[in-house]
Amino acid sequence: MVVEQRGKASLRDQVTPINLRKVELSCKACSLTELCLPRGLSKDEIDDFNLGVIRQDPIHRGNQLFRTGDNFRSFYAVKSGSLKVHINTPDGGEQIVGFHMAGELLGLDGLDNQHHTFTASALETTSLCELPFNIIEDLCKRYSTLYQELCALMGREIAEYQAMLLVLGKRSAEERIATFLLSLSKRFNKRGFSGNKFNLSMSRHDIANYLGLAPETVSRLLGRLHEEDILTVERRYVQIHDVEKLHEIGGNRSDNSERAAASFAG
Amino acid sequence: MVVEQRGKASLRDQVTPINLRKVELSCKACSLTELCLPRGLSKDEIDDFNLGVIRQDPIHRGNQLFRTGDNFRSFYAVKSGSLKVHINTPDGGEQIVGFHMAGELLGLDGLDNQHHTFTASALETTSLCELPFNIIEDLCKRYSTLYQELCALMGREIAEYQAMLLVLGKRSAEERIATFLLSLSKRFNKRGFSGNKFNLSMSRHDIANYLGLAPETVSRLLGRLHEEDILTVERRYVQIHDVEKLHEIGGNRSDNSERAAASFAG
DNA sequence: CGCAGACTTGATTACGCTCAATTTGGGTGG
DNA sequence: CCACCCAAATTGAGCGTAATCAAGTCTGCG
Repeated sequence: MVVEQRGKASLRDQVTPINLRKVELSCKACSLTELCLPRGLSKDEIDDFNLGVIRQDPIHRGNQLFRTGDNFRSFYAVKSGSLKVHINTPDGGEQIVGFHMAGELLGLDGLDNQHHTFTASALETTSLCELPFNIIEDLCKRYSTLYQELCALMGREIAEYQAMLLVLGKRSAEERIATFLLSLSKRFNKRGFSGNKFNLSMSRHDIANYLGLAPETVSRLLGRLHEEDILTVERRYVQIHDVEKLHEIGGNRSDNSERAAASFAG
Repeated sequence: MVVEQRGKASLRDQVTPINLRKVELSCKACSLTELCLPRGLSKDEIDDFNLGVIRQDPIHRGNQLFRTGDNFRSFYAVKSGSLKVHINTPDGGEQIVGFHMAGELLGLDGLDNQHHTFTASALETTSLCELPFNIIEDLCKRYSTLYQELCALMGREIAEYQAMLLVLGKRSAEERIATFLLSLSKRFNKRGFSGNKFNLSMSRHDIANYLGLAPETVSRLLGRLHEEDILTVERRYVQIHDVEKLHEIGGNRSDNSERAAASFAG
């Protein structure tokens, strides 16, 4: 068996107690307000929201924020860094169901039965805000904007998973890679970073796992995209040169089940 | 729950306006109360809830409940029958992202941006309750039980999609079919029907589309399971003989290091 | 009775996995 | 500073699963 997860990883995977020491930084001052949950609240309302937020010291690569089965207490907003969300199987394997970058919320998977379905592990040094659910719940009753925002957020999460279903169900390996890179690019863009040049915080192994491919395939296809001058990959550093072509490759090709050829008639 | 389908598909696929004539049936009298949104409400609260529900005449096979881009107004609870939720691509193709059976809610995909991401089409004659979102929203403020139920529902939907990601990302064709059948079986069971004998309301084509396979593969694998006496398939009628073995095939195999556990849905 | 659509079955092809051998780069210690 | 080690990534060869292409069968219905 393979299990290269072992080794150093087994040490990193240990849970470290989260340090709850407050860091001096208010929601109002946070650069991610526009992306985060309090989006749409008035200044006073944000102050109110702010009181409920627990700010944590950064967690380091491999540390776990919560694990499958943990009691669900809080959402978490990523301030910086990134995490992967996954299931660990008893035998040491894992299945990654998503990555969360700065400005993104996680922990919604606990809403179902008050326990987390998944495990969240930091891919790099990562800062988070903890948003206790009981507080969010209270605030929702007072501020319907917040309630709507939360609903929208869940709706968006659902829509994203459904989109991913599409990718995994119908797309070729090359299309998956392209779609994945475009998704990252878009997300980096959204929070003010370059969408054309960025570092992948996850390994090829993680990408492959997430996309339902073998790591070798990921490597090969990245190589091919590089050869075709669509992008440049140097280890974790990616530069996208031809977004258009990448879009074409990963893009919204009609599915193959209906053999209907795309009509030119508008 | 038999409802054989017949008629001409080309005619059936047309959209018919939904008839909103109220049918005399209260939530309290409904056999699905225990599965539906008002679950957990007191009798009086259910009465209150009941007032907001719009009951519709059944819709027929191929009719669409809502379409991609439609304004989001309501959730829908399936009273009987079933629907598929899918995206239509411009050229006539489609991607199915889920099936909804009696006792299940749909329409959550509209929460994101007040428009439906997906189209919902009846697979057979199907009765529904419409739950206008603004009314649900109001009720949520008054009855925190309902609010929690709604959150749990969304959480469950998210968890289900994530589970499906797993299936599509990592499972072989045979594992997908087995998992699919088991999921149906479980859902039939949950609402009091036999989980061992049931009719598929969807075509092989739909199953294939949903599972990311070719229709031929679905057919072949069902045939194989039949040969191996694990089940009997006669067109749409399925009898499962050996649930255990089916579980083995689709389920949590531990002999393969990277295979992840698929069904954890409680 | 014959047609249409859904389904099944068979033959062939190809995409991506597996196995295996290197290469690269980061980290560590001499 | 270099040698060494280990993990991550790349590259190559061969294979297997499921898609594709192509008949052929079954069923309901006009």
